[in-house]
Amino acid sequence: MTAFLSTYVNKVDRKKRVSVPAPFRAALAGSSFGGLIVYPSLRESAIEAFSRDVLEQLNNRRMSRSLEGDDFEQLLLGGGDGLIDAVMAMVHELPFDPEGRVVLPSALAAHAGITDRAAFVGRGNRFQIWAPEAFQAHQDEAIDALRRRAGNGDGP
Amino acid sequence: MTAFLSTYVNKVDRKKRVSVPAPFRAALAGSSFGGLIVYPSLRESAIEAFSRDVLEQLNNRRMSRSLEGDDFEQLLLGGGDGLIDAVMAMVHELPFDPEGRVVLPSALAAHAGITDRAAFVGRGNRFQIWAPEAFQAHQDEAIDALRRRAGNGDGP
DNA sequence: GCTAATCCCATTGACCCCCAAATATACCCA
DNA sequence: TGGGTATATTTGGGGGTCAATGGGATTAGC
Repeated sequence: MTAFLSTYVNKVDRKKRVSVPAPFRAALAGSSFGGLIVYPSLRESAIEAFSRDVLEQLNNRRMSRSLEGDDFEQLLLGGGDGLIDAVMAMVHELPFDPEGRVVLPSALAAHAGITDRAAFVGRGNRFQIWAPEAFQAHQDEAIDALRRRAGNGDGP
Repeated sequence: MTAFLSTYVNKVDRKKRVSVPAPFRAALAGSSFGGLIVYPSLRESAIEAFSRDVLEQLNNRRMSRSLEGDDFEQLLLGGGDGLIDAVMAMVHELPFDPEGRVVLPSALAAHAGITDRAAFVGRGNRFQIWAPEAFQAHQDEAIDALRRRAGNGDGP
């Protein structure tokens, strides 16, 4: 199911609030929690975002993976999945205010270089939040790479 | 259900008191006991924490395991699960004060290297308490490992 | 009677809600 | 097709509420 499409740029006010684009909110509406789950991208200057349901699936994956082992042993001794533990520690839950805005934690805003405007970038089953200029540069470069890879034809 | 998310850093006052983050308190609220169960992590310089209910489950599980294994002797003679026995012996019950704070036993604080600030680290089912600097180092290393593991795929 | 733990209260600051204006989008009718 | 209106979305700000913190008072334990 392709939920998050296209790119929207919204303003960040002096309280660090920013409106989540209405189409994205609609896509999140089915989720149990009225808000987003976010964490800093590990390889880009951006914030990764998805629904609470996806996080639950991640947690379930850990559970099922430890089936043959022992849930409690893992609970007590640790030594579980490094990825999942690391993600749980660095995610933030951003609830919507009545107007459909979220507050960007300053550490995440800094990571993405976001100050007064934020670009919401659809990635299908998830989306990202960028500083508009950084995203523009990243996108230009990505398109260039695609063109080169496509050879000398005139691109997709 | 994924209850413990994100990382919060709170101050430890001169009476060794520290506020448990409100979202974590909310997650513990259903429990029969108004407080936490903690014990020193066996593999890290951190304190492991979870609700009283989880402890009950541990006990029940140990019980049922002994019974179904026909090892009634084990239950009675105590030759059973070394891990659970060990944990039962070293856990502490930390009750909340009216403001939602707990007092860190000095042995545990020492184990984790906690002095004036404590990082509460969500791990999904449970959480940990670290010295902020130690956690930062640990998390950085974990993220590095993830980046290497991800290699050059285009994951998050 | 002294020490230590727990409770009670006050202060600070962050967060969240409500209201209101401005802007953009969709709709309708001539 | 065009103008104009109605609706939804985005944006701004004030104020109340709750969480975190610090200090003093009271109780329990030794």
